[in-house]
Amino acid sequence: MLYYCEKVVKSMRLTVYTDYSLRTLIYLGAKNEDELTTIQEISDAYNISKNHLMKVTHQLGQLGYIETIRGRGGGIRLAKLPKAITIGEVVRQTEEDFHLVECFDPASNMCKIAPACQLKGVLAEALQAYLAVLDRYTVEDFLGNRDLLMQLLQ
Amino acid sequence: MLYYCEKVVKSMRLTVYTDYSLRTLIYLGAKNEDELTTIQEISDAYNISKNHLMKVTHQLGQLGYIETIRGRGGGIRLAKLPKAITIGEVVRQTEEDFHLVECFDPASNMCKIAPACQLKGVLAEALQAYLAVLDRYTVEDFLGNRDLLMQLLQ
DNA sequence: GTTAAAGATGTATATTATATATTGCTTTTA
DNA sequence: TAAAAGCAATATATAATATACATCTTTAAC
Repeated sequence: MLYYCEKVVKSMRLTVYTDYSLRTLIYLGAKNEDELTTIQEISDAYNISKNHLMKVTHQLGQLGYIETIRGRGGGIRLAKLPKAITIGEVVRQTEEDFHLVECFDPASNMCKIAPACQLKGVLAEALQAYLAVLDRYTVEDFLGNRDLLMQLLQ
Repeated sequence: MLYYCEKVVKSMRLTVYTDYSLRTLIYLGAKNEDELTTIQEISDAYNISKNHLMKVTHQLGQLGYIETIRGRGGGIRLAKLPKAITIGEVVRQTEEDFHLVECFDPASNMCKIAPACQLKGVLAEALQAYLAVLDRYTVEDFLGNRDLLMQLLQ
């Protein structure tokens, strides 16, 4: 592990935002179809911030992954079958800005060798390989041990 | 692009630290073998912080990629042939903590479903695919247009 | 042997990104 | 009409990252 200024450098991470998005989809996938779940219930189950989760579910709704029903007795549920929700697609949409290094964004690039540098292309190729793996899985693939999942979430 | 609290979420990025490490290796690779280069020269060429670059070169020295010669008339140069320096290896060493999500680190994991969740394995698989691509390239692969590179760095 | 150039090292600060909290909405149904 | 639920914007806190600063040590030229 690289220690830098006595602090640990952590990189290539997904945001907690994406993490929560995936967790929410798994939670809803483990529930019976059509059954409504409140944001409160999910935040209690995972013991995470309800306010933050609210932003996450709102976006999942906008993206069409879940259906959100407002008002008393409302809640959320999957808007698609678990097998129709690809992990790669979710990750691409919840964190779309994959600017691995400075030169990925022409607007902010300051690196002089950018016109001649082939590093960008190689990193882009690596990123595609990463996402290609995630494209091979759907939410359904994570529901194999559904009973254990629900038990852990009590 | 996901706007979150009116700020852009940027993820999966390499640190500037790794970026500078790769740029330094490319710079040194483009130079004639044995020729010494000062940190000042590289920081001038790329127009980046000399102090930061100093930490970068120090670590590259520790890892055996470059030779650092202190004192007047000193400088740095590659300690290996460009074709012997694999990009994947450099990236792994300059940012070793690939904790893509919380549960990658058992010490800090708080997610209840971790024992049953298969997401971790899938993300790890995707990360391997990413690094595997970088393992296919060496510094030499980036020196094809060496003349243009050196010209851009004037 | 002194001086200047060069890297080494530790610490402090600034900046940015990210996560969470707060507040006050709107919608809906009991 | 009140309470439950999601919506939305903003503010704050935390953490990670980048950079700056200060003081070393090493080495070669003079």
